[in-house]
Amino acid sequence: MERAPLTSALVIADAAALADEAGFEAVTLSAVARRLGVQAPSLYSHVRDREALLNGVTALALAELAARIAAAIAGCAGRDALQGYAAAHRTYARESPGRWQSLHRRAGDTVVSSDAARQVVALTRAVLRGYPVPESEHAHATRVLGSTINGYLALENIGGFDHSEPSPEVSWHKTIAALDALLRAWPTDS
Amino acid sequence: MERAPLTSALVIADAAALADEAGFEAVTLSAVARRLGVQAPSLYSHVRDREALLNGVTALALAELAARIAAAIAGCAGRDALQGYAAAHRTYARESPGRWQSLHRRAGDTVVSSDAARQVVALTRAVLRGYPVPESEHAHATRVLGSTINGYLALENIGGFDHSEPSPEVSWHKTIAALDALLRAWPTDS
DNA sequence: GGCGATCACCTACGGCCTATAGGTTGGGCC
DNA sequence: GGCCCAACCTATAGGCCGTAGGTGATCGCC
Repeated sequence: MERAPLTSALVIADAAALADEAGFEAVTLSAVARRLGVQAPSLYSHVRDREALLNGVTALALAELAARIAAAIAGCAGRDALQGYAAAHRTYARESPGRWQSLHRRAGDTVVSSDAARQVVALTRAVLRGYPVPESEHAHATRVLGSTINGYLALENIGGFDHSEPSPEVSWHKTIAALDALLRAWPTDS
Repeated sequence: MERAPLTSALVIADAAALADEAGFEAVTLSAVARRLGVQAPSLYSHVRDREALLNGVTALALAELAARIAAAIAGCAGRDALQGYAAAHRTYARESPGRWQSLHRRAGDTVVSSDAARQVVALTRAVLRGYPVPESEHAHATRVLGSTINGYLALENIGGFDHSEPSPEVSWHKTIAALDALLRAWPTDS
C-alpha cells in the first residue's frame, strides 16, 4: 500500500485528533504510532521527544483558537465583540476538548513567544478597544478577561458545575454580561 | 530502626509533599515509595491504586484550602472578606503549588461531594453576603468568583504572565478590585 | 509458654511507556 | 549500475503500574 510518508505536521495533527478523542493525557508516542500504523520509535524521526509532540499540539491549538477568535469578532465591537470572543473560546473548548486542554500547561518557549500567542493577545486588545478602558489598563483588563473566561471553561470542564443547581449555560451568559458591565465601568481609580 | 507503620493518611501526606516539591504530575507510586523507604507494591495495602492516591491528595488540598479561607475571612465582610478570600487562594497556590495543582482535575465523586467541597461553596456564599447580590444570583456569582480567581492563578502558574509587562502583582490587585466593583453593582437585569 | 493467625512488608512478574542504537530497504541521482 | 539517504524497522534498556504469592514478627488466646 502506498502511504504518503509521515511528516512532523502529520504526526502532530494525529496527536491532536487523539487528544480530542481520548483526552490530552492519553497522547502518547505509542498511541499515536498505533493510530498511524507505525512502530513507536519511527516517530522519533519526526518529533524530538514526547514533550516536543505535546508542544506541537499546543502550538496547533493556539493557532486554531486565534483563527476562530479572529473570525468571531471580525466587524464587531463592544458587547458583540466580547460575546464573539468568549463564544469562540467556549465552542473551541467544546469541539476540541483535547486541544483545548493542551493550552493549559506550561508550554515551551517556542510556543509562548509564537505568532499565535501574540495574535491572541492582539485580538483581546481589539475587544477592549470597544470599551472605555484606557490604553494603560489594557494589560490588566486582558488578564481579567482571560482569567475569567478560561477559568470558567476549566471549571466547567472538570465538572465543577455538575453538582450544583442552575445550568452552566445560564451562568455563562451571566458571566459574559458581568464582564461586559465590568469593562463598561472599568474602575480606573487605583 | 523502629518505624511507625504506614497508614493511608501518611502515604497521602507524603504524596502531597512530593507534589509540592516536584509537581503534581511527579506523584507516582514508585516515587512515594522511594521517599518512604519502602518498595512500591507495599503501598497497595494503603491505597487502592494511583488514582486513589491522587484523589487523596486532592481531598487533602481541598480541606486545607477550606480551612485557610475560613481563617482568612473570619470576622470580615464586604471588600475585606473578598480580599481575604482571594488572598487565601493565592497564598495556598504559592505555598503549596503541587496540592493546588491537584485541585485542577476531574476528581472522584468522594472528593466532589465531600464536606470540604461543600464548605468552600459555603464560604464563598459568605463572602457574597457582604454584597448586594440577591440570594437567587448567588450560584452565578459564586461561579464568576471561582472562575476569575482560579483562572488568574492558573494563568499565573503556567507562566502566562511571564512575558508581558506589568507585574502580576499589580494585575492581581486590579482583578480583585474589579471583582469588588462587579459584586457591588451586580447586574441584576437579565 | 507455645501456637496459629494476621499484618505489613517483601520478591517476582507481566504489560505498557519512553528513548537510544543500529539494521534494512527502496527511490533518486550521478 | 552503483551509491546515498530517507524512512522505516527490530532489539533493547529502564521506568512505571498493578497482581500474585511468599516471609517474618507480633499479638491474641489457650
